[in-house]
Amino acid sequence: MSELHEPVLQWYDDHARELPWRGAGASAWSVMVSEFMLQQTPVARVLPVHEAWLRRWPTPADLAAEPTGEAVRAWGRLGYPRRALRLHAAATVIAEQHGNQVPSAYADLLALPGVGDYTAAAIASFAYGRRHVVLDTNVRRVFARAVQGVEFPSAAVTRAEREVATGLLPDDDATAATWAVAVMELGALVCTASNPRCGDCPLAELCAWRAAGHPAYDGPARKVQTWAGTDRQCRGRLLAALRDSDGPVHRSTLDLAWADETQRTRCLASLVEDRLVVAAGPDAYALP
DNA sequence: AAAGCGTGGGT
DNA sequence: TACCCAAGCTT
Repeated sequence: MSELHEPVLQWYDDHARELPWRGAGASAWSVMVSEFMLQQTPVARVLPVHEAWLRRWPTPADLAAEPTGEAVRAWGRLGYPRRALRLHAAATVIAEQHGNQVPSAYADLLALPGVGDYTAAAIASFAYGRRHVVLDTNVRRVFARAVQGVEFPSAAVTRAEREVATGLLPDDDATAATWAVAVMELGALVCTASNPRCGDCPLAELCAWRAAGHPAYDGPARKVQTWAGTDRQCRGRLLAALRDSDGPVHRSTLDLAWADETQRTRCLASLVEDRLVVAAGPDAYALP
């Protein structure tokens, strides 16, 4: 046992949020849906959509039985709507190849559309209590500070970083699974990217970054996504117009959603290419 | 391996 | 007001 374990586990016991995808009553499917939705989207915005999703589609097969466009529509404004298609595709694989049960093995999870290293480890750990290194942005930041003594982790996961996380993983499955969610929660609530609440941190006395006097980040500039005028914004506008309509949308309506014709045409084509939109006649488009 | 992919709340 | 940034994945 590392000396970091007890303070973090105790803190989690006292401060963990009650979330619908946590706890004994949550199905593995509920956990999986939450993990897809939480990929780059904050908890507060996921909560209502997750609830509606689980009520409408209680199992993977229920979702798989519907057109992909229904998933895109129900995804609402969570952002990155390709995740809705991937969740639908993953549900289809689970329904057809896994007996409608979310797999528990990391390798089976990793093979699903939209599931990468983090999500596979998270589902195996949170839904099934398996022992896995769960490395998300929160965990990486906590370890960067507490262990490595720097404010932020590197852009990409390093070998050393993974070794630190592996070395800190408790030996038994149940404790490892609690540890994983506890470190994540600590990063989400206390060891935040900006304005960390070190006064409330159970690791304050053990934190290398704090011991070093909170040195400022001196690595390469972290990339900031531009937004205004990008294809992402244009695609978002076009897809919103389709979501907001019950049926096919005429080209003239999409023209109103984005003024620049060249960009609008390019983005519409890319949405079709991505299978987020389908042509519905010569001058109309719809959700698939 | 770096860029592309949405959205909205917080500061 | 402009950033910053949030449980990543894919190509």
